Amino acid sequence: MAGHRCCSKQKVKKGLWSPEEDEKLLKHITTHGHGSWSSIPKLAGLQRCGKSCRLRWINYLRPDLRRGSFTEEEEQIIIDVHRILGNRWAQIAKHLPGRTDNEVKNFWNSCIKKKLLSQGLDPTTHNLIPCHLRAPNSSNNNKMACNQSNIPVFTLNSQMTSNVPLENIKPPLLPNNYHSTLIQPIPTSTTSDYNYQNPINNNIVWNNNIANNNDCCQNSYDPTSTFPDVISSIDDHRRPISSTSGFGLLDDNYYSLWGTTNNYMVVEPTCGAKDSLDGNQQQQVQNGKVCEMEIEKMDELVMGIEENINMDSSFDSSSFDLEFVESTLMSGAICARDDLISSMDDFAWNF
DNA sequence: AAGCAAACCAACCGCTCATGG
DNA sequence: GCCATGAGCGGTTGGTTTGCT
Repeated sequence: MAGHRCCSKQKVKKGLWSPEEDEKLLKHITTHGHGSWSSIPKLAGLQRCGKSCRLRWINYLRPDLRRGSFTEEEEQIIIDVHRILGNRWAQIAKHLPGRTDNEVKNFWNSCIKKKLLSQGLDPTTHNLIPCHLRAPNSSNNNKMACNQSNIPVFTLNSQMTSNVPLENIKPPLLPNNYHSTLIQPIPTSTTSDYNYQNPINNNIVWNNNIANNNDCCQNSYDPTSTFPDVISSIDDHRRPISSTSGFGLLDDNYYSLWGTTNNYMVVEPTCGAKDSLDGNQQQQVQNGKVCEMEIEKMDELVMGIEENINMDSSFDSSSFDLEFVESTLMSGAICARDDLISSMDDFAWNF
């Protein structure tokens, strides 16, 4: 490379910035604003490329930058937003005031990525990694993780693990087209037989084998439909939750199960399931009502899911580690407190 | 203390997109 | 419509720091 267009005519310095250079740039921008970046080096008396000046300002000199290591809260936000937006670091960084895209990216690559991998989660899809594809030294040997390969899962984020007033819990933030990932094709005999659409990067949208052989899947796929606003209107029907950790799974009837560790769990049909509901149930969905089920039925449901997702024969149901699933494995849908979610309200709609 | 590898992070590179002539 | 330019973004590189043997 001969250099950037903006600085190809002049000799530019590369590498780390000296304190003197920082001072010059800071002083110039503070006084005059940055204006045209390409003219900055000359005006500020720097032997740097305009692009380099811009980067230095954005990533280091900006006065509103937040210093120090990422908090757990920030980490969770990154994970949650990344699940929806993918590697859109700039978009993700917008939800973390004072953090730069570069910083978020570095943090992701050096820390979060490894953490997810160690939990048996694919950092790209946030789905559980099939056993046979995992690194042999993976620290996670949880059987649930091994056997639920590629099942999209939901989680309540870390803020939910503390006692949060129910009224402050917001529904998962799902973009209009996000339902496509909620349409979980029924796994067939081999893992490779099912795929689903990632609405963000438009990777594999459909698995023909499943689409051709499963009317339910086929019928449930409606790109024009929107995710039913069910969760946001269940307050009247959900008991207060003293311990708000929870989990969700998609079974093959496209039900999203929202569980709590208290006395109740919520079962809500996703859009894909609507067609299979009877009139009364559809009306309930339409009205934003949900079914409440006693927690005793959770085992039955979980076992049903196990069967439906063709669990490995070695799976021992007694080893279903709900606590582990709740606290560690689930990634995905986002719930958050009002005071933490404000800046995220629109993130899912902006891609 | 020395050597090495891993982790971290600032900066660079190349690309896309928007804008204006 | 075409081209030049600038801004912004994501991927990658390479220097520095840290931890381990």
